[in-house]
Amino acid sequence: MNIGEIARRSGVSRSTVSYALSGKRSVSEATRQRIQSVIDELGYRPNAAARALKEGRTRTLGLVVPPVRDRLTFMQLDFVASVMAAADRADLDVLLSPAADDHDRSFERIVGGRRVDGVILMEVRLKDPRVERLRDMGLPFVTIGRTARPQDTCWVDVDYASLAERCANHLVDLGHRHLALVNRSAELVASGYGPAHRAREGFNEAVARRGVEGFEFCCADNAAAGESCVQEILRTHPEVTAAVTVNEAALPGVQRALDRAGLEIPARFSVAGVAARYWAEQFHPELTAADVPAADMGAAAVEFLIGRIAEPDSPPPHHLFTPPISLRNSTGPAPTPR
Amino acid sequence: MNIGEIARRSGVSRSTVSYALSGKRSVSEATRQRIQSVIDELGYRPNAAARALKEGRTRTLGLVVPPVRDRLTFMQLDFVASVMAAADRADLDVLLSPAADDHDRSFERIVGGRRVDGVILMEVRLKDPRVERLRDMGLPFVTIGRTARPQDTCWVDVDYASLAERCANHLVDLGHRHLALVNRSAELVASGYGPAHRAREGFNEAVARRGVEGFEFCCADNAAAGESCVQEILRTHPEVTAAVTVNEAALPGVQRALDRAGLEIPARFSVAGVAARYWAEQFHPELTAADVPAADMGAAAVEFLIGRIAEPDSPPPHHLFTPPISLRNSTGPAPTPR
DNA sequence: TTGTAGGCGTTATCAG
DNA sequence: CTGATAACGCCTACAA
Repeated sequence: MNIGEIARRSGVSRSTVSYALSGKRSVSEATRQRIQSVIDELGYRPNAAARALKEGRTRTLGLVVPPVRDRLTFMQLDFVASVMAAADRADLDVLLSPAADDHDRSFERIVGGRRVDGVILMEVRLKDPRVERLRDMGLPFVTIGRTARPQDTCWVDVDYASLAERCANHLVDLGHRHLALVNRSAELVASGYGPAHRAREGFNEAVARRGVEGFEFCCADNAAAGESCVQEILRTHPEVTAAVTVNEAALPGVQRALDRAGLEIPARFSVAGVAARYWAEQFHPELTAADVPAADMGAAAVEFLIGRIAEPDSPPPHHLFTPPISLRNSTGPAPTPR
Repeated sequence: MNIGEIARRSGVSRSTVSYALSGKRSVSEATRQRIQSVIDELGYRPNAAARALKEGRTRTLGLVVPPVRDRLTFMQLDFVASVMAAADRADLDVLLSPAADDHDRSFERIVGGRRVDGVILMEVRLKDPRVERLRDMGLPFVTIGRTARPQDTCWVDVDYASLAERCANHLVDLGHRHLALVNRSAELVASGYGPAHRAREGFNEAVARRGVEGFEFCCADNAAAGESCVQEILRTHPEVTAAVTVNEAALPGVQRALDRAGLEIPARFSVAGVAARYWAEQFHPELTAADVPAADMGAAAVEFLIGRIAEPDSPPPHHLFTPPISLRNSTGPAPTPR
């Protein structure tokens, strides 16, 4: 079923069918309706590949997600969902690529084969070969997170430095003098993952400025790691009475370790952090946390990307999200030593 | 950068470049290497749209996921991840569509525009308009879950009936005489969602055969609903000592409600069910459950789909997964009444 | 208001 | 072993 068939059955030329569909030149109401009824009857839809070839654009966005061996966090999942929703609103399709670097086959297929008009890159690292590749290709892209040189790329990000700092300040205000930071995994830190680095900076900044003690712990993105991380904190630094966490996937384990140690929250131990709202509400009592606005970020990323596809040479916009810290029930005054 | 440019710079014709790349006819080693070096230098990759137009296939699979307003469960997420991994292994791309019915724009774009060679349909309902549409279009597809007439479609599914039945039997064997079923949401049941219907059937079957009492409760897919569902069970049927659950997202709430009611697991209350392994291990104590093999299912679905794309007229294969119930620590002998 | 024709980048058939 | 050429289905400049 192609445009020629529709033209034949409507008794007009192919161009008339095309114009009737696109509205780019006027078509008499009579022929227009005749064409439309043939189209409806046969269920014709223009072939996407032919259209892409002719127009030089695919009406498709690439979404590069972290490789699948690690489960996506809820935050990432919310982000994917909101990108899909925003793309759908703009009548754009989303092609998924699980790629950690620019040599991954799916990345190569999508970028090299020009299967997409633009790319959203999740979990970008401070120095990221995928960014170089996209720039070389001249393919519009938006990163989630900043590279080390953010001034000339288009990005959206969460201000982990300021959020970690504010969480730490909040705990110090409550009288805590010995804080732990539950950061992301050591591998992520080593690979130059921005949020982990910036969370560390913000935490250290607050700790130094307020003159209290702070200890950083890296923790893999799962409950079991969260549990052993907290156990290690309690063992090596029993004086710690509060933790800042930027590792939402570890939260159930953090909870379990504190429960098992008999440390009531917040009476004996306070926790504050950055997390998807889901995890914050899953915590018990609910977690005082900056709720990462993944849905807004996804929508913003798509909007930015559409803008860059339209005007590749315009200055790249970016937006740093600094969501408010929602005061819930997991933080309280430091326990008085007995 | 196109094949003509490569041909020009290599001093050969476009067809020779094409054949050098595909290997579909022999090319002398000398010219082959010359071509390859030009390709490497310029970073040429065939344009996917042109190739799709010419070959009549897109090398892309469509993955229709449940609409994004409801968060994907871990089971669904595992499934998506495994589909992506399997597709990547076969050098196929994955186009995502969040579509609940056949009129959703993204479904229409993907299916109508022939953007994919085949479709994997998640969360299929007993009567599903998307299935009709795909059949009408003659587009190969695999469903996750069965329709009411499964004999002539290709599918993979979990045998919820048998698993619910076996969970119930296990609990009866332990001496429980009053069981509850924590099913999926009432809306899902009303919309003809197969797993919910079949879980009900299996549960009822076991209860009837064993001569014990069983009560079914519908429960939305989230922790809060799980909590109030268990509260309702305890309030309306205090004689219930055990539950079968097929609602993994409700598990944290089930746990919390039992904790708050002071019902120790498994001493005072037993729980068994079907869940992604993640949730089973998240439960405390770990949940006796059939671990849904989402990863295997995703791989099987992709394999089936590739087969159907290759031979659309072959009899449609299907596979019913019946994973073993892993005995963990959430089930025990019925408490003796006091 | 409508029709004709060329070309987007590939692959594959037919000649040589 | 290689080259010219037609087609895939669509859009649009040009012509009527």
